[in-house]
Formats: sequence, C-alpha cells, structure tokens
Amino acid sequence: MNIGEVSKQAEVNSKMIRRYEAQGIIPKAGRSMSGYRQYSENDVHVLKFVKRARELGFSMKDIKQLVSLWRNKSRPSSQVKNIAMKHAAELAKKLNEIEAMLLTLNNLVENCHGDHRPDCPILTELDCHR
Amino acid sequence: MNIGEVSKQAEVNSKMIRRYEAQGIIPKAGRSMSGYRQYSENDVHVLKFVKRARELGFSMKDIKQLVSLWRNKSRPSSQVKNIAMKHAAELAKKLNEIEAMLLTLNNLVENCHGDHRPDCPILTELDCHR
DNA sequence: CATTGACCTTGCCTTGGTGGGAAGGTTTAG
DNA sequence: CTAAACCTTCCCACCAAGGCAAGGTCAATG
Repeated sequence: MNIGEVSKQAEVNSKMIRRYEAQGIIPKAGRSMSGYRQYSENDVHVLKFVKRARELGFSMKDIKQLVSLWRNKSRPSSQVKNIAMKHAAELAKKLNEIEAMLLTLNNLVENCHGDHRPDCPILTELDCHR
Repeated sequence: MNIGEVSKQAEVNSKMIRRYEAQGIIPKAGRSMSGYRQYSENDVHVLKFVKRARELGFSMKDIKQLVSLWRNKSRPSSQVKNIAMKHAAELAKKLNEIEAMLLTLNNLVENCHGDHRPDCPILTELDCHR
C-alpha cells in the first residue's frame, strides 16, 4: 500500500504520516524500489490509534508513549493511567480558564447595545479593569 | 520611561512590548538619543488594555482592531460587539470540544485499575474505537 | 577615570501541530 | 509519448511566547 491509500483508510493526512514517522511515533515504513513508502493493514491500525489519541487531545509526546505501551503487552496499566490522568488534569485546567473567559465575555456582550453609538461596556471593561 | 519600567507597570514582558510595536498593535515608541524606547503613562494604559484583552483570549488580530476602536471615540459599538461575539463563539466551541474529551477521558481513567496488570480500558478504547 | 552590573538594542532559534507549496522523480492510463 | 496522479524531500508560515547571543548605554561604585 502506498501512503495515499493509508492516508485514506486511516483518515490521516499523508503529510502527517511522514511527520509521525520522523518523530518516531510510528515505525519507519519499508520502501519500494523507487523509494515509495510501503504499508500494511497493521500500519493503518496504528495510525487510527494515533488519530483517536489526538482527538482526545493527547500531545504527540504522550502519544509516543501510549503507542509504545500499547505495543508492550506486559505494560503496567498504571503507566497508561498516569499519562491519561495528567492529561485530564491539564484539560480540566484549560476548561476552567475558558469558562472564566466566556462568563466575562458573555456578560459584556449582553450589555453592549451593538448599534451605531460609540459607548460600549466591552471597551470600558478592557480599559478600566485595573 | 524606559521599556523596563513600563514592563513592570503594565505587567507585560518587554519582549512582548517590542513585538506589539512591530505588529502595529501599539504605536511606535519615541527614542532617546541612544536609541532607547521612551514611554509615557498613556502607553502603560494601552498595554494594560492589550493585556486584559489577551487574558480574555482575544487573538492579536482582534486586539489590533479593538485597540483601534478603543481609540476611535466615534466607533459604532456594533463593531466591538461583533468581534467579541465571534470570539465568544469560538471559545464556546473549544469549550465543548474539551468537555467532550474530558467526559471520555474521565470515564476511561475511572475504569482503569492503574496497577501492575497490563489490561487497560484506555488503550482498548484508543485501539478499537473504529 | 575605569570598571561593574543593570539596563537597553536587534536578531535568530525553539516550542507544538498543521498545512502550503516548490522542485523533482515514478507510475499508470490514454 | 504525454499527461495526470502519484510519490519524494525540503523550506516556509501560522500563533503567542520566550530563550539566548552579541553588542551598546547608563549609573554608581572603587
């Protein structure tokens, strides 16, 4: 299988596939006579794993470790859990930050006329907050 | 006032002050004989405005527009509101995405033993999701 | 008056994940 | 034979921030 076919099947951009290989997240693909990367069904499987992990917001560093643990059939599940918990904690932090921003922002937007007049609580808040 | 003093007062890194100037977000500072940037109280004020806008998650592009509207005393508040609403919508979208990730993630973490044993629902989910 | 240390200047590199595009080689179908 | 659709590597851009380096300036010491 060439990279384009894998890309379709795993729904991962070929550009990204090459990058993941360079980052050591997926194993180096074999090459055809002319230098084209050659893939198997299993490679599609790995890429889907990576894709799903990205969708859960894991960093590439985390994913590298997760893939390695995934392949190691005698991994301790504690290691996987640690990575996931750390990531969940970071996500929760971000969530709180965004929530705080939205709270303020929605408040301001509600109180702004949004017409031709120049007075605007949004600018006032940004101006006078401190 | 030199850049260091402004940096302290506005709580904005001097590196960032120079960058904002280069990006045209704040006006070009005057220079002393020796080439040092010279600032007034008003510049501190502008930088605090920028800082607050960053804290609300606005992009530098948005902030550039906001500063310009802020300075224009005859702006229509509708323009400000539009920028803020667009940003709020993006934040809300991000919020939802992170919420979804956290929901899945917390679920997985709860069901993982997290001990020496290799079986782990987190890896299983990443593996079999599709 | 010279040195020292704190300040300032510009410029380039790194982060993290993704994408665009160039310049060129290969394969396949018409 | 040629054109299209692949593939290759390499460099650049995004975003906001920060680190580091090499050099100039200023103020207070000895």
